[in-house]
Formats: sequence, structure tokens, C-alpha cells
Amino acid sequence: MSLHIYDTARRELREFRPQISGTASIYVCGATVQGVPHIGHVRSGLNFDVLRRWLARDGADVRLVRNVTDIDDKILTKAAEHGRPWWEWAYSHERAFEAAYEELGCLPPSYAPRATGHVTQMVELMERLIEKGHAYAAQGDVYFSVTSFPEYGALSGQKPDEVHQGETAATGKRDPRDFTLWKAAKPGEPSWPTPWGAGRPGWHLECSAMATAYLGGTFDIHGGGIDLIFPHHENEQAQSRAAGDGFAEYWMHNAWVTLSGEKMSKSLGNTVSIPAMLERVRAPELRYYLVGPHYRSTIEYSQAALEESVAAYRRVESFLRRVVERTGSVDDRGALPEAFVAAMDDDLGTPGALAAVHKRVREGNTALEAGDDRGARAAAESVRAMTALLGLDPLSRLWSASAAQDSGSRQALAALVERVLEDRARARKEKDFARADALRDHLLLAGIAVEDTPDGPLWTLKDD
RNA sequence: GGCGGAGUGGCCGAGUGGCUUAGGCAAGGGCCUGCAAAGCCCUGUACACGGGUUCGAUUCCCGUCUCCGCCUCCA
Repeated sequence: MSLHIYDTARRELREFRPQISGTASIYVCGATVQGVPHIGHVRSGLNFDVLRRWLARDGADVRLVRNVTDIDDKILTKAAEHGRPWWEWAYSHERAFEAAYEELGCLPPSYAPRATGHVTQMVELMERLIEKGHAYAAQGDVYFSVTSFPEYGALSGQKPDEVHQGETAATGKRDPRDFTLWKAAKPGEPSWPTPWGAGRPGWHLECSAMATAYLGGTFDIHGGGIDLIFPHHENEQAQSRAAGDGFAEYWMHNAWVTLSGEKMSKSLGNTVSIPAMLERVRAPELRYYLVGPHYRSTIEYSQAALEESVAAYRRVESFLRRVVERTGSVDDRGALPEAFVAAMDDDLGTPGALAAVHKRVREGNTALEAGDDRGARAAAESVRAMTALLGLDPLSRLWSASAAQDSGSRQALAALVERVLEDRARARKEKDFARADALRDHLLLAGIAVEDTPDGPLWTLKDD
């Protein structure tokens, strides 16, 4: 079967058929850059990175646009609290997000547009909406008229009558259900000129404007976190469709990372930031943890579960290392097992995909055990091919970049360790096991673990 | 109140109308090893509760309980 994805709008699994075959256009709601990224934020980026890799595997031209919301109430208030210019506050956090995505192996998006750079497109969209009677200006604010658009609520299943757009200070609303497209400037706040006076963007407008600017009036997939379904995505869809655009064909939403059963959020103070996480585990290990469960399942964060992922990832990693040690470098163009493809095609079933990876690892280990180097290499190539599609290939250059940096000290270390291992080999040959073990313990104390393999001792730096 | 999601073996986490022992981690036994580690083989306890449909339900339906999310900013 071909790729099927769960479409939030229709609440069913649908075969993915891009508008233009051989291409895919994806818009993902990125971050409001008001704080440091935590593992929940990054889960979204990771999930859509996996989607994009899967779509691109047979050469499809995938366009992924992930926006940056760099102007909003919180950015203004937080910057003010810290006595910093709002644009500096936003940009510094934007860089923190970029760094987090990159460290965790997300391929860069095709483009990462900022809200503040697209006011022209927003004004244009508002003009179209006002012209068609779906929006109106009042005292410098611009509102979307929910009652003018009968389809409103189609995406989220909300009934307009049950909905209260809780936006405050919306004095000029004709109907409490209407939502704000544009906010009139307040003294001291940044603003941009429009035909209705100076002001700044409301939250929803930017995404419609930017998605359309880069991907066209109708595009394939719109993604984001599950909390965005209402009101954000509902409003995006309403304003775009009311303006006459087709907008997204498929909607995909990823679930949360929770902590003690609660959603991770800054207001609860229960966030786990990426920089803090990466002091404890390596980037691919964290990625394994976040990508392993299905993207629509909640991940209840726990240290124990994270450590299990670390162990599982290392099993894959050490298998590949062993094969390389024994037979030389392994490429990443191996065959994809059917089970892997089937799992991925079924709404990005990463749990099943990882099961297929582990199955191949076991087969490869068995081959290694039997001295079947060809079989081991075939398995290793397959494992690399699969893990690469998940962004988890342990041998990827992505993860060795930092190791390469200190290659000088690494070489020096290697020379010293090799020398000790020679002594140990001699001791073992002479059956002086007390001395051999003492040497091994000595290395272990220095953080170097030694394992004896059929091909000789293998030493690794323990990163705990 | 409205909308949506979840309760699976010691733990994490998939899945299916009857034989998937999913996979991983942990545990026990074995093989291998000077030892250790790694690896391989084998083993166990499951499907919240109560009804119903069915030849048969963990999987479908109804109800109950519990938990979570959205409806205000949020990945």
C-alpha cells in the first residue's frame, strides 16, 4: 500500500495523493519564539522531519515550510520584563530553536518565514476578506466574521454557537465569536502601516498568508501540535477558504509530551529544555525516544523510559560498529524490509518500523556470530537505510560532527589506550589475568570501557 | 456544558475478530567467554470493569469507572 495518513479534518486514514505527483508541499506551524525550546516543541519538528524524509525517499520534491512567529503578546511582555528589545528577544529564541532542531537531526526546512516579514501578504489577504464581506475593520482592528462563513467549525468539530473566542480587549467585535485578524497599535508597541491604521498581526493571519505565499493557495499537508486544531487551525482554514483559497488538503497533528500526566508548558513550570536534555543523553538517543512512539500517542516523559531508549539505540549502534570493525565501512543503501515500509506507510508507524530495525539487527548479530560477514553486512546496510529514514542512523555524519571536532585529542587518547591494551593482551597471553583485569579496571576508571570481541578488544568512551 | 483522545504483560510501547509470543528495557535459565561486557537461544505474567453481538473478542457495540487534551496563549 502507499502512504496513508490520518487526516484530522476528516478523522480518518486517507491515502496521500499530492496535488502534483512527485512533489509534496507541507506547512508546519513552528514556534512562537518567546522562550527556550523544550522536548515537546521539538517533538513536532521531529515528527514532520520523519514525514518529510519518508516522502522524499523515492526522490519526491518535498517543500517544507515551517514558520517562525516572531511577534505576539508574550514576546512583547517577556521582552519588556527582561528589559530587552522585542526583536532581540524573538531572534535569540529563534536561534535556540534552530539549534535544537539541527542538533536533533532535523533537515532544514525549505524555508522558515517570519511573521514580521509578511505584513504585505497579510494586508492583501485582509483586503480580499473585507471585499468579500468576511471581515471588517473597527477602530483599527480587523476581525473575521465567523457567521459569514457557514463552514466554520468543520476542521475541529466545534459548533460556532458553543465557541467563545476569548480574545480580550476586542472592543469592536460585532459578534463575540469573531476572531481578530489584525490588532490596532497601542502606544509603545511595534506596528506596521495598513489601510486601516497602524497595527500588528493577529496570530492566525500570518500562517494563512505565509503558507499561501510559498506553497500556493492549495497545498498538500498542514501540520502542527494537537492543541492548534482549535482555534488556530480552524481560523486559518476559515480565513483562507473564505478568501477563496483551497488551503490544506490534509491536516496532521502530533500529540504531547507530558510530565506527570500533565502537558508540558511554561506556565506549569514543568518543561524539560533541550539544552538540559542534551547534557544527559546524546542527540540521537533523545531523538530515538521522541520518534519511537507513534506521533499521535502521548509520550509521558520519564527518566526510566528515556534510558530504555538510550539502551535500545545503543543496541543498534553497537551492532553497526561491530560490523564496521569487522568488515569495513558500511553504506546506507540497503534494502528496506517490507514490514518497515508497511509500517511507515500506515500513518508513519514508527513503532513498527523500529521493530523491523531490531529484527534486522538481531539477524545481523546472528550472522556475525556465525562468521557470516556477507550476511552481517547486508543486515547492516539495511539497518542504516531504515534508520536514515528516521533520522536515526548511528553512522550518519550528522552525529559524528562533534566527535570530529576534537579528533586531535581523540588520536592522542587512542595512542595511549592502544598501548595499555597491548600490555593487557600480553598479560592475557601469559595468563596473568590479575594484571589484565587491573589494566582494564584502570581504563574503566578513566571512563573507557573495554570489550573483548573475536576481532580483538574494542574500547569506547563511556559518556556518563 | 461542547469537542476529542487514552486505559495492554515488571516497565516503555505497538497491534489484531480466532496462531502478531510486535519491538525494546528489565528478570530467570542456557550457549559463548580466563573473567567481564556484548551477542545468540529459551522462558513468564496482558489486554480497566460490567453487559451485548458472534461459533469465537483484547480487538465490534452499549454502559460504568479512571486519566488526559482542546474550547484563553501553547508543539
